[in-house]
Amino acid sequence: MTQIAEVIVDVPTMQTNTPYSYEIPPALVDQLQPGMRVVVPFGNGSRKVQGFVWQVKPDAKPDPDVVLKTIDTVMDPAPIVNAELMQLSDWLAHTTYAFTITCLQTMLPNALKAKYQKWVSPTEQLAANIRQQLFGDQSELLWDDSLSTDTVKQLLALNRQHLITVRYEVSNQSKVKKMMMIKPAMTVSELTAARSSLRKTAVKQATLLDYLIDHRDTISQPDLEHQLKLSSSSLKTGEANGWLTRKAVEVYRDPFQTAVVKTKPLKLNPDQNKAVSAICSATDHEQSETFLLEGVTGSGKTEVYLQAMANALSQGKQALMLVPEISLTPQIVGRVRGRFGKQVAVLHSGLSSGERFDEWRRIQRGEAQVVVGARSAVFAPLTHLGVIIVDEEHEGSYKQEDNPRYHARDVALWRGRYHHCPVVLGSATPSLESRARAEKNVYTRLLLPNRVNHQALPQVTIVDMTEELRHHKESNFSGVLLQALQTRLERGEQSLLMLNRRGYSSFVMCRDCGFVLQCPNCDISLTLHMDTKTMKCHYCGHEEPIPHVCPNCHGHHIRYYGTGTQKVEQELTELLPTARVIRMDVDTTRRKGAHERLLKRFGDHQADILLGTQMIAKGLDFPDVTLVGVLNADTALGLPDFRASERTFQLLTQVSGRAGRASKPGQVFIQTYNPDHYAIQLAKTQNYEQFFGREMQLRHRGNYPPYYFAVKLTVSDVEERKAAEAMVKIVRQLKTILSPQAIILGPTPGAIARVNKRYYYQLVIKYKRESQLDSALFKILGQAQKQSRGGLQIAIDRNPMSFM
DNA sequence: AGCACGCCGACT
DNA sequence: GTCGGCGTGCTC
Repeated sequence: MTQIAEVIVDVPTMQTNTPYSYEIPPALVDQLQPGMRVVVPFGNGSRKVQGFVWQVKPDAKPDPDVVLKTIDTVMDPAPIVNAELMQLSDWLAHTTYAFTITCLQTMLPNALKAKYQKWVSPTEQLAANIRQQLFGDQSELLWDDSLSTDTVKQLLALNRQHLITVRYEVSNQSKVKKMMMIKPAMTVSELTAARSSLRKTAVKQATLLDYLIDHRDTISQPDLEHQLKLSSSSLKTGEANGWLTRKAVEVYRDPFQTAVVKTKPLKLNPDQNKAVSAICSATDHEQSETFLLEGVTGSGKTEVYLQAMANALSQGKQALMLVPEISLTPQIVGRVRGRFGKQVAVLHSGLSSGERFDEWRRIQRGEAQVVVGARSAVFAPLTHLGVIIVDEEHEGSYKQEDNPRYHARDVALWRGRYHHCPVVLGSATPSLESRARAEKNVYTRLLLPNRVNHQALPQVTIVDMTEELRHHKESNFSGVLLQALQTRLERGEQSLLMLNRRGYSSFVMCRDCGFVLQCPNCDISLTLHMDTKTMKCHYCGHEEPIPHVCPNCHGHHIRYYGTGTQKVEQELTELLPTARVIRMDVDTTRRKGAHERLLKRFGDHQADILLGTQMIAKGLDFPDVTLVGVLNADTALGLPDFRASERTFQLLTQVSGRAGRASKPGQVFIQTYNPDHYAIQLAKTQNYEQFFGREMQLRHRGNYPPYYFAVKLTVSDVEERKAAEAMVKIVRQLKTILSPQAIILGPTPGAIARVNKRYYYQLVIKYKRESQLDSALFKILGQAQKQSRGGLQIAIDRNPMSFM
C-alpha cells in the first residue's frame, strides 16, 4: 500500500509554513519515520530542498486535484528529531511567531543544516567551443555566487534552450571525525622475522617493528607517529607488508582541554537539605513541579543542583543544567564534570561546530546523562529527563534575540511538563516574573538565606560621584576607591573593577564645534578602540581611522569623552603604576578560549586587578578577591526601559557577591550619580524582598509585566517612509481587533533610529487577555511577507526583555 | 528562498 | 519584430 509523508520543507516563508504531502517511494515504505530528514523536489523547477518528515500516513483517499511528487532520498537512517522535539518545535513556532522549519533547525546543531549546491553539465547538443569555454575538461560546473553575471546570463540562456542540465545537490554539512587505528596483524615471531630481514638503512621500519613486537594492542595513528617520530608513509609501508592493519574509527572531538578532579557530595546545611529533598521528591514522584530556588551568592545553590541531579541519575534518569552563556566558565563546568565525570556533555557557543555536533551526538545516542550548556542546550535530545536546572534564571541571555525569539526558561518549563519532572529556577535575584509566580504559589519557593560558611555579606559603600566631582578633578576613581585599591595592593589581595557598559561608550568630540563622529550607516556615535586605533560602530561594524582634525570645523581640539575599559585601564596604570591589571572586555576576549585564559591568569595571581564589563559579574569565585569596585553603577538606570531598575539591582547584587567569598571579609564600592535611587540603596543591603515589593508596585502602577503581557513589534526598511507607513497600517489593523483594555505604546522610532542603513519603528502592546491578538499578528506577518521584496522586515517579540 | 511566467522598453 | 529587464505568484 502506498504511503504519504507530510514534510516540512526548508523554505522559511510564511506561505510555505505548512507540511507538504509527498508520496513515499516503495523502497522507503515502512522505513520512513517522522523526524528523519529527506530530500524532496519543491517548486516549479526540479529544485531539491531538505525537509523534515512530520508525519507518515497511509494514502487514504488521494485527492485527484493534486498530483503528489515523490520523496527523493532519506538523509538519516534513524529520526534525528524525536517525538518530543517535534511537538516542541510546533509549540515554539506558535508561541514565537516563527516558522516551524526555523524552530526545527534551531534545535539541532548547525552541522545538520543542509548545504545546497547547484551543478550544471553540458548536453550532447552543446556546441564544442561553448562547452570548452564553460566547462574546460570538467564534466560539471558549480553554479554559485562566484560566477560572473555574464556567465550566469549565459547559463540561463543555455538552460532555456535545454543545452545544459541542472543538478541540485542537498548534502550534510556535518563531518564525522575519523581516526586511523593501528593494530599489529602478525604474530611476534613473524614480526621478529620481518625485523631481521630488514636492510640496515631502514631505521624507521625497524623502530616500527620493535614497537609492534612489544605492544600488541590498538593505538591511534597520530599517537603512534608522535611516539615513534614516524611519518604516515612508514605506517603505510607497514600496512602494505602486512605487519599491521589500519582502520578508520569514528571518534568524538573532545572539547574538554583539562582533566578534572573528582569531587564528592558536600555536607548540606538544613536549608540546602530541605531544597534538595523537595526537588528529589518531585523527581521520584514524576511531578512537573517548578521550584524557585532563592539564595544569596555563596549560599550553595550549585551543591543543591548537583545533588538533585545525582538523585535523578540514581533513578536512571537524566539531568539538564542551563547556565548563562557568560558564566559558562570552566569553574561551573568543572564542578559538574568533577561530580559526574564522563557522563557530562557540554553545549555552548565556544565550541566549534564539529565539537558541538559530537557532543550532540553523544547525547542523542544516550552516551551522556548530564548536559550543561547555555540557552540552546535547552533543546538537548535527552529522553529521560529527571530534573532541569536553570541557573541564574533572571539572566537576559536566556532570551534569543532573533527568530525564533524563545526564552530558554519557558522551553525548560515546557519540557518539565512533558517529562513530568521538576524544573529548578535558581537565582539570588529572581526575575520579577518568577518571583511573582512563586508568590501566587504557581512555583514552589525554596530559600537559602545563609551563606555556607556563615560569612558576613560584604560591606557595601555607596560613593556619590557628584560629590566627588566637586572635590577632585574629573576621574573614574573616587578617592575612597583608590585608597581601597592601594590597600589591597599592599596586602597582596586582589580586586575586581566593573565598568557598566550598557548604554555607554567612549566617543570623540571636537571641543571647538561640538562635532561628534557618527556612523555613516547608523544613527549612533562611533566608539573609540585604542587597541586597533580605530573608531568602530557597535551596531554594524563600520570602522574608520581616529580623526586628528575635526572633519567639521577642521580644528585641532579633538577630545575623547566617556569611559571605555581601555581608558580606565590607562588611568589605572597612571594612578597605580605598580598594579598588574587584566582587562576583560569584548576586545580582549574575542579569540576562542581567551576568556578562560584571562580568568586563569587572574586566578593564578598573575594580576592584582581584574577590570572588565558585565562579564566579570557572574560565576567567578576567586578566594583572594576582597574588593569590588563598580565604577559607574547607574548608566543603565537612565535608559527608558521598564527593566532598568531590575537590571541594575541584579547586577550590583551579583557583583557585590564576588567580594570576600573565602575567609577574608569583602568590601564593595559602588560609584554612582544617583546615590538615593532605590535600586542602588537596596542593592547595598542585598535586600531582594524589599526591592521586589517596591518594584512590583511600580510595575503595577505602570501596567508593566508581570501584571501585563507584552508583545513588541518592530518594522524596518531602508526607506524611512515605507517603514513608517507599514507601521501606521499595522496599528490601524490592530486597533480594530484589540479590546479597550489593551495598551498600545508607540509607534516610536527605534532607540537608534537607523541601524545598518535601515530605519526602525516599533510598537509595544501591553495586554491581559486578547483572544484575537495571535491570529492578527500571524496575519500581519503574512502580509509583510508580500512586501518583503521591497525590503520591509517585520519582527514580533513576545514577552520582550526590553521595550527599547 | 528560488524559479517560471508575464508584461513593458531598447536593440538588431 | 525580439531580447531581457524585473514585478507576481506559487511551491505537495
